[in-house]
Amino acid sequence: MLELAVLGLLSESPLHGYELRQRLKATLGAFRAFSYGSLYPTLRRMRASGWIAEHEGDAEVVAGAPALTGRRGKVVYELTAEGKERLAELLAEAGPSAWEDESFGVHFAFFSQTAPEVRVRILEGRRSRLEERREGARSSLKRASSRMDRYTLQLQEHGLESVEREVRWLTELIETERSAGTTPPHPADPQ
Amino acid sequence: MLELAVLGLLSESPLHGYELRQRLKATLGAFRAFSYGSLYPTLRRMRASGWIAEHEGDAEVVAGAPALTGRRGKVVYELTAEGKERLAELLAEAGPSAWEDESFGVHFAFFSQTAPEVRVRILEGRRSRLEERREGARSSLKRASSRMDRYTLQLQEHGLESVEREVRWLTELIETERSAGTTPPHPADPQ
DNA sequence: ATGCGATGTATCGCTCCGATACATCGGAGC
DNA sequence: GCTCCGATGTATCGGAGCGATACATCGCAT
Repeated sequence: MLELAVLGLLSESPLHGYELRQRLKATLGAFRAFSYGSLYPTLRRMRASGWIAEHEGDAEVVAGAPALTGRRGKVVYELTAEGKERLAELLAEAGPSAWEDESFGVHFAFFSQTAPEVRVRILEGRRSRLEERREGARSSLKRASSRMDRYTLQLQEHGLESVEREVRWLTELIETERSAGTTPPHPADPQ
Repeated sequence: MLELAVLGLLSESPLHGYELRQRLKATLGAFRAFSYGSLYPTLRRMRASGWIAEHEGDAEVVAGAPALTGRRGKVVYELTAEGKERLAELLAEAGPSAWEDESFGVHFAFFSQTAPEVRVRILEGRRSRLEERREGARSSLKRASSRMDRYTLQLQEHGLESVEREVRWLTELIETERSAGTTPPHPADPQ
């Protein structure tokens, strides 16, 4: 997952670790954080795989500053050609690995780089996944709500409403996606 | 986390692994799953710590069924005295470890076994946590929404609304909690 | 009888998190 | 000028939890 996120972000511009983390937080928001404890090892792994290259991006020593103090410069990462291929490959995936809880947000965040058919497939996959969960929650509530204590019940209901809300959201997105795909060569940017 | 969930469930009745997993799904619903890959190791660990004891619970031989075949019986776990103490200890915790994303649901699910003051502290802690996140999301939206593509924007907005929704939910719960407390000629305690 | 889905216990490799460590930089306040 | 502090910046370690997988039994439908 982190791999996709990193590839996606670096495809916009080269970044160093810290910036990457900031962008991750800003882009994925509430859905996923990704700590340095996974970021740095992932960058290392991706470098070893050849998806990214690092270059000493210290830059800005301005003029004469000798920098004799072995100050460590920022390590800036950028996509390699293989990395771009890898990104395309990951963005083309339209299976469960794209619509499960942990991964959906990341895939969605890079939808503008994703093929329209793939977008719809992922949105629909995500929706069915949530519909299953919704039905499970509903029948669980019907079956056992009398045996549940107040708090368990509250938790179940809140969870169910969250799922219902997300299903509605997805349905809207799918409709937008469909109508944008078929009708207009001229996107007057609805909404 | 799993440890608390297991202790909480076993405090209601002894269960074997498979049942435990079912109850976990039913109780925590959408919030948390917990796979066997963590359940069994956790049970082992808890057994080693002395919180739980396992007893050969083949049970259900109904009437005369001999069951001579060395069939492996279910392994039924039950709380020990130390386990009950441990549960009480965990339920009394009212710090960040109780209101972070991963843990809040589990703590909430066992609120009926939790002291009323602790319940309120946890709900409030959770709410401030989410309020921070909400402010972060809001300022991020204000600051950068023009630079975001359509999908990133959608994701941010959906995330923000989810957080706002959960804050409202928590506020209701806190109010209910306070008014149910019947003890409160003494609100005191700002923050 | 045969196979199939639910029940049941268990492990392995992996990703990711939280805590921690350490170093530099720019500015605020003394 | 000096010192502290929070933001920037890179990095590791231990542990929790997940998904896949394996294997065996049970009851039921075909």
